[in-house]
Amino acid sequence: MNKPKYYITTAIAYTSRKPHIGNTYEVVLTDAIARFKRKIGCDVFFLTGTDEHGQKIQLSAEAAGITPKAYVDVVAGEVRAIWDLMNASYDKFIRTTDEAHIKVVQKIFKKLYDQGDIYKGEYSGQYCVACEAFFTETQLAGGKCPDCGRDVTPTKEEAYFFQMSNYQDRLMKHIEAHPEFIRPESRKNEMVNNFLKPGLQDLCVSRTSFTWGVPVAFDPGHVVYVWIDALTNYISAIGYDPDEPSARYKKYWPADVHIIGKDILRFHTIYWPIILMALGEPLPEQVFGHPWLLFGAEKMSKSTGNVMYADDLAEQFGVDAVRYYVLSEMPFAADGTITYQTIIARYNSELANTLGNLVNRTVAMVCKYFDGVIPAQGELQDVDLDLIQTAGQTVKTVVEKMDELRVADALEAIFSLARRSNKYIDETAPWVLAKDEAQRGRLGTVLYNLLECIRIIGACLEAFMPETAAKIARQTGGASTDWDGVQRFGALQAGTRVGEPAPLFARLDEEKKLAEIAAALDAKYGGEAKAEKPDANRAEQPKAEEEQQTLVSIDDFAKLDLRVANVLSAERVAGSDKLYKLSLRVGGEVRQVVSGIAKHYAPEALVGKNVVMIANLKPVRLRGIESQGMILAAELGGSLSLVTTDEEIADGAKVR
RNA sequence: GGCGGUGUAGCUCAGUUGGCUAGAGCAAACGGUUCAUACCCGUUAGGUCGGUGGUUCAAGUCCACUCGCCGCUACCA
Repeated sequence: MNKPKYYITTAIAYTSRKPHIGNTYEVVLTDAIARFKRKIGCDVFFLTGTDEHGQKIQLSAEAAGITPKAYVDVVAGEVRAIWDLMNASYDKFIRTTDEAHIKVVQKIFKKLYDQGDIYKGEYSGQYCVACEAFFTETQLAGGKCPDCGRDVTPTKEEAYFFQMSNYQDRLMKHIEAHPEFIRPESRKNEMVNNFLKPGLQDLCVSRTSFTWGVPVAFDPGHVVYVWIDALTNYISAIGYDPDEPSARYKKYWPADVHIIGKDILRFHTIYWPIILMALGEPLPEQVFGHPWLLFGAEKMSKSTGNVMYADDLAEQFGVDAVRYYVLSEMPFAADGTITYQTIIARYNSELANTLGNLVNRTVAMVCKYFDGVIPAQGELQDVDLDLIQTAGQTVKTVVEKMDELRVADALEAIFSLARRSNKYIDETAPWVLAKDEAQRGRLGTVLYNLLECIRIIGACLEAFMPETAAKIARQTGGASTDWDGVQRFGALQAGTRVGEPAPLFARLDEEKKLAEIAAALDAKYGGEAKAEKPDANRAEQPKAEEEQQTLVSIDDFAKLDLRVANVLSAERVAGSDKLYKLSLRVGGEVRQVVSGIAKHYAPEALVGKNVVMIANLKPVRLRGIESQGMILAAELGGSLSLVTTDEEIADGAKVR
């Protein structure tokens, strides 16, 4: 009666565009865990939803000529439709535009401000609109946003800050005392070494540069920035309130696990716990940063045109096959890959051959030899006991693996039992037994054991492939799949009838299927989505592709203004062991360039040298000193040599 | 540059606190079988366990150095 509670969440999906299969993976993964925990008797609450505020959305909406709310309504609808299509069994779908959520965010913000964790200050830096992030000069990549490569604009605004450093020591102690808090382990190290040890910066938690967000209640010009808005969904969704938290909140919080992408681990393992500490609430038991699903060798991204969508895949392969693929393909800590070819290969060998055929041949034999009536189990032989023991062990392994969130390993254990069962058929050769009336009892025992294995496989599979599990249950005669019965070999009732045998997964012809997919995608997306078509060359000849990508036209090269420059002076930059501040004469002009060659050249060796510089590189500040270009040097294995001119030539000369 | 991870059969990966002839799945070859979705079962991998040098009776498994990838981060032009 007293079920242990289990609260599990996904990250909320950002509603700037329809989620691709990589985003969808997270929901499927979380769903599998949630379903499994329910199956074994936990009182599960599974939360997912959408993150709907921010400047990017505001701009997208403006571009589309609609209000931000209208915009996010559409995308949130798409998100939810895909989650539903994939059979995500969430208990609640929260949207950060929900009234209740907004109220809680405002209350939290006020509370943190009143108690002094948040103070008002000023933020200045280079701002990237697309990424909604500020960068320091030194973080920029070639003067552009280091994340997306777009232009940034210098921006200064009044803002509220959260004093993170106040909680740093407490968080550090918590992480040390709870080794399971951050998973996988290597991620924990990254967080501790890169952020906690060096010391936390105060976090900017409001914006004035856009309006699409939760207004700060006591300072309406400000909008609550993503951290406090989005992260608090985990508690607002279940009824947190600083004054009077709901019964549901008291029951479920703290979360047992937050399932998130590895890219947002920092927010969930540093900022979020600190926010909770400031609120005086307990921290989540665990944060799991799952790896990414890559398209071939590449990160999936709309801009590179290699996106796959869950609905398109489901249309081609069926929902369960897609669920199976992403769940089984993702190792615990390393990125997984997806291509049409690999899906087809796994589909055929595992779903159609190993699993589907096992069910089909077994049920067919029961029909053929026993008129569809499940025979009774008789005396057991060694082969039987070995099989039964494997089945029992499989169930235990699945539970253990799921406890560790090793979903792919759990699935592998189940399929391993399916393979063992196929082997059992070979060992017992029912078609031989069937020819001998004296062996009828033995034949019945063999088929009974097989049906039991299939029942157990089906029940274990329920969390991963719910539709397939239901089909298996139907074909094995609607046998109960409750967890008690799963743990007991022999729970199946003899004398009842099996269902009609029907293949669970039809085998696919790779060539034909690829052509079908290409046609379907072409019909749906037309010419604009050429790159989304399955392309064997793409996955199998990455080299050729790389070479193509690195080829530039003469026009690209012409964009660079390369000049001969003469070094007038070189001095070390204070506080840096590798930077020089150089003065260069370029024609009639003197340029200041900061260059990281101090370990390779003495200052006096540089003066008077001709070097080659990029004269039209966007200036940046390095170590607080403006650098108006860069000089070229060849580098290999730690040694470095400046590019210079073969014969004397006046500085300012163009290099091409 | 710092920190962390990783490098094992053609491919994807397992390999506990060091100890049998280093394993699994897929692919391939050969053989068997026919209940079944041309499916299933068996046999077959002469793998320098990235490299070098150590510790040890014994090392993918520990230590040092080294090379290649990947991640996070930075004073990387």
